[in-house]
Amino acid sequence: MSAPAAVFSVDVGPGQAGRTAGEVLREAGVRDAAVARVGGELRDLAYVVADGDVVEAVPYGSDEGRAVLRHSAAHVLAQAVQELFPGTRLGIGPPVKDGFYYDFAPERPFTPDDLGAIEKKMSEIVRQRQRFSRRVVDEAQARQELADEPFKLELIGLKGPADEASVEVGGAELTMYDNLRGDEVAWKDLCRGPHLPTTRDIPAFTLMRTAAAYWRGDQANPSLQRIYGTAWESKEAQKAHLTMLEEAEKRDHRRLGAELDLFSFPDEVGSGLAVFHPKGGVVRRVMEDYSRRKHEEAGYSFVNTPHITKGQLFETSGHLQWYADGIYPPMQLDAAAGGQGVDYYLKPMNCPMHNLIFRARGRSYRELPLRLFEFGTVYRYEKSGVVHGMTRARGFTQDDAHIYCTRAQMKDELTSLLQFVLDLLRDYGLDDFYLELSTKDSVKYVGSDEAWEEATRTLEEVASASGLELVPDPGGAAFYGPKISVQARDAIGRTWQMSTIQLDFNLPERFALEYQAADGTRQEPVMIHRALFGSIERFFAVLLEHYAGAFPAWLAPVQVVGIPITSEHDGYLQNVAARLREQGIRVEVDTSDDRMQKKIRTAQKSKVPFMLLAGDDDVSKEAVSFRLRDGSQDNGVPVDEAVARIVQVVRERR
RNA sequence: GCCGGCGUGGCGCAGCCCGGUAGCGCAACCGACUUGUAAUCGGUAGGCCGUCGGUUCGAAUCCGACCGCCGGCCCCA
Repeated sequence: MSAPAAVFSVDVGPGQAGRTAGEVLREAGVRDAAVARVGGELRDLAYVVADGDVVEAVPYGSDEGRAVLRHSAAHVLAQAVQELFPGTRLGIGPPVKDGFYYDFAPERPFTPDDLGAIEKKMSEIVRQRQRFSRRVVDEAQARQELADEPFKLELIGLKGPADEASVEVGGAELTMYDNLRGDEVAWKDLCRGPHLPTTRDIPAFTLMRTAAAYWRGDQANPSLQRIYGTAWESKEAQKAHLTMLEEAEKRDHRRLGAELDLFSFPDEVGSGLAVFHPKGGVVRRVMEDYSRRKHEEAGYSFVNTPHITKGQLFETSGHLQWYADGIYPPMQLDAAAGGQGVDYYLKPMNCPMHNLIFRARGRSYRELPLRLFEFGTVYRYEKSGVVHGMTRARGFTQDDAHIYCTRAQMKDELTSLLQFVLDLLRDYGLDDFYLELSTKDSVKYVGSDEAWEEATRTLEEVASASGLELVPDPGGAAFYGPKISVQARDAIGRTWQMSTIQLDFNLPERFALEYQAADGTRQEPVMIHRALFGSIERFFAVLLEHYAGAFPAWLAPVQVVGIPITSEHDGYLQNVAARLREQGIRVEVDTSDDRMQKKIRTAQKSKVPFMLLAGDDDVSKEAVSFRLRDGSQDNGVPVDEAVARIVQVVRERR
């Protein structure tokens, strides 16, 4: 993200000891330093250096520099809030990705209007050029100074490895930062630092939004009011960030879904439950068709399973014990006759059903690896506050497969699987990936250590062999096995978790899965869960945002729109359209009463890849004129050639 | 689930603070126009103001509950 020009480092020589890090850097000609690194530690520029120290500049635009300036901005925020709303208690205020926040316990929640007033007050504080001044205190002193700040007192008590408190009390000693307006202490906060020299040194900041957050992230704790802001090393950098956010908003799949008439979430159906309109339906079908074809080629067997099941199945799998919260409440059947009745559940996962297919008869080592694939629709009772368009729905369809293989086959299977996954994602237009390897939690796990070790090592080898960046996620595995997940970056640099490849040491045992080996013994198969899209809905949303609605021609709901110059040319274009339709192209001719210019605008807004225009000039030459989405034109193209050109682009999935 | 914001024709919004017969743009429909690369003109129709309840002579407007959406938090098997 950041690109510091160069790292300046200065050796402190005789005669320089006793000066500040800032002075040393300035004398060396360094201008861009938010803070300094001295002996490996980040320090205020006011830090007094010693003979032999090496002082390194930390530029504003570096990740560390940004974190410092954002943290300083958070202090200014807290100061502004306490000036405007005396009696507001402080939580914590760390820098985060792209900004900062500060948590408060105000006497009443903040309103959007408050945000403007707070921002104005912050600007005042910035203009006053208040100095951030560090001071070491002992615990008794800190407790006395913070007697009115119960949350801060709690942090002093923690002062250990508590992560979320690290910006306040992370160091070996307790420190306070005073904001000095001249000699007067305008405000102070318990803080590890470091900070910019003065409030005036914050180059650009703005407040974003308010939100609620639990104290120390725990639902059992009081709820605080959080204010989010962003701050950058320059006005330009901030502007670029805000522009990116606007762009993200424009390509929000919920917005594009409505604008392009792809899908909707009718209130009458329920929260988190999408319906696909004809245009969205086409895109979805094409996505599925291609995936099916690739799965066929890769040796998958296609299965189908019901949406509901008796509870017994999820007793066996364990889902009812562990994940009851995520399952829709049961429908009780057959209770009227006075019997106990039977509970039926909507399935939250497909794997138990697939296990039943595996177990339906004796299995031989000769049929392994057995790969069972299904576009399986599942329902999960997501909490009302987390439902989010198509990326977090309550009903969705997974491109789900379960692979049963021997331990000896595991490595080859995982290797080809990862390749399969990446190739397929690339076919849909995503090409910037990294992998995440989630490994065993130290306490929550089933299966033998030896099995975990072998599986983890295998996953790691397979992942490394792919040549992609591999990010470790220690302790991130589900209790039943380690996994690799594929993260993809989209067109505007956001990352999405796409595919997961997960080993399972739990279900084969719970379902007593076995196959007969060559030596006649019965063995437990290795089970691999894998989904490439994750869910079709979510993948749809990711692609929609990635392409900002302008799907490549092979996926576009309408691939070609014919635009007659006058209504006299309708018939001519209908004939051209018929020829395209014969080739399987999705084409429409706009024969509405609108003028040609308006039709172009309409087609442009619906992001159709090809517009074909025809007027007298084209008709006389047996030709059409192209207009593409980027506004470029290619006029007078013979109809035969135009058809061939479009067909080729679609066939090549461009 | 928690905190805050919001809910007005298909979509985007105004009206709400200061109760008194619901308005604009786009889309739709009808008509005229027949025009070479992002909005032709004119007309028509469409809303029990999310739902239920309360206050009031009278509620889109004030109050409450519920449903839904948005932003975060927690969660994401």
